Amino acid sequence: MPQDITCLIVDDHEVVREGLRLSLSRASHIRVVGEAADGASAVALAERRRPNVVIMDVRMPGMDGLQATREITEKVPESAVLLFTAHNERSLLGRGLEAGARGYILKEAPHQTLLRAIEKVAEGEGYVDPALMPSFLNSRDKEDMLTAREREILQLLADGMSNVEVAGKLFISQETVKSHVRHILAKLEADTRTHAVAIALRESIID
Amino acid sequence: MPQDITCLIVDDHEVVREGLRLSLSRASHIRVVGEAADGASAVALAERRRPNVVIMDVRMPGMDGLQATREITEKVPESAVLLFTAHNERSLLGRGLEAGARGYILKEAPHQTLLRAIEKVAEGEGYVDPALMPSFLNSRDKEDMLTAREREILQLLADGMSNVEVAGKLFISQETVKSHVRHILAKLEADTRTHAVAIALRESIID
DNA sequence: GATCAGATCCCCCAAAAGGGGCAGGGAGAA
DNA sequence: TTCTCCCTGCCCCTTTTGGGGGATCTGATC
Repeated sequence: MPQDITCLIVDDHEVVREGLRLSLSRASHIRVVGEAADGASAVALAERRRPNVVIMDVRMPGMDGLQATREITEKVPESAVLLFTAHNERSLLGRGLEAGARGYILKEAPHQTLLRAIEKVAEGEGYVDPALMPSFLNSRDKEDMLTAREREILQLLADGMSNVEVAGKLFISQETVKSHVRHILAKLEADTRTHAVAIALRESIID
Repeated sequence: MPQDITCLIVDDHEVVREGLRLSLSRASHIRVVGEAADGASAVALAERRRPNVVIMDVRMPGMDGLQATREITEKVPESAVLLFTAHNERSLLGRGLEAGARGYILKEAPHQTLLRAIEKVAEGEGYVDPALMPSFLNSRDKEDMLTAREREILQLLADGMSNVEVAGKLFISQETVKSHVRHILAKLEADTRTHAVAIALRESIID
């Protein structure tokens, strides 16, 4: 190994940043070069420090981890983003990889696993937590089958809108909305729109 | 201070436990006497070690933090439970205190605040994160207005059941279900059952 | 240029949901 | 006891939803 792997830590929870710093301090070839508590400062810091790896929480107030990932992979292509998230958000994996993340690891992972993931993505390889593999295709089946328009409509349903209201908001006909809703129900294997919204919220397809 | 405050750490995320351990190691009068990654082992450990304070995450696989809190306050009354959770779960505050927790602090709190909270609850006082105070009455208004029966029905709606299905499941008439649903909508200020379920999921009234 | 997916719109129809009012019975509090 | 809250049930009615069949148009992909 010619030189240290430089890391940027991004998480809105103080305690998680502390835990990461401690875990990483045990690995002599990894150096933490910065910390951020939200997406916007993460992007700014990444541009200045240009770390090898950005360890990024997905859920954050303000700019979320996915948007920050998009901006970092665009502005600082040499930085590899490793998404670091809780296990109930596994369906974010698909969108995370689309956003340009090179790895995805769960917060419950032991720290040896975390170190291996950091090394992998620093070397330019991908890393996905093995625990996610079984549910991967499952939730991808669910989420990716939804088109952008369908997700948009599902989001409005979650705000309590009727088909007519959605139609008004999106400047389309009520019949079109019904069409979309029917497709959403079929794809999510939901019985009713209420069920579909519950599934989507639980899988973090919408929020 | 006559002697150290003994602490038990309960969180399913390795990295959070590490961060807590690090934070607490900086305070000379606090000693960590155990760690658990789920509710069941937390209860078992609390019974054996009888710590002054149990720092407890709310969301955990298996037995959750609220149930673990109930069991610990019953079996080990000398241990004070300090709930330690992420900010999107603030509506759990009400149920947490009902479960017997003596304190509630957010994961994003700086560690000085955490230390103060630990000292407070160890002395037998209560502690609630100041950041929660504004939204406290708000979300309690929402959640507590729902009766147990209404929450039960709301939960079934989230699983996609129709009024008829709910009626069958609960051995009551469909008209009764409609009555309950009407009350739920009014109390949550929701336009549709879908909206109500979305609100309830976001506020962790159901899951 | 043919094919395909996505978005848009239309028809029909049965079922479900929502809104209103009303009322008895039981449990617990004032 | 009286009073109130909750659960239960029923009536009326309108609106919404869900399921089925279509159709056209666009843009991308091959």
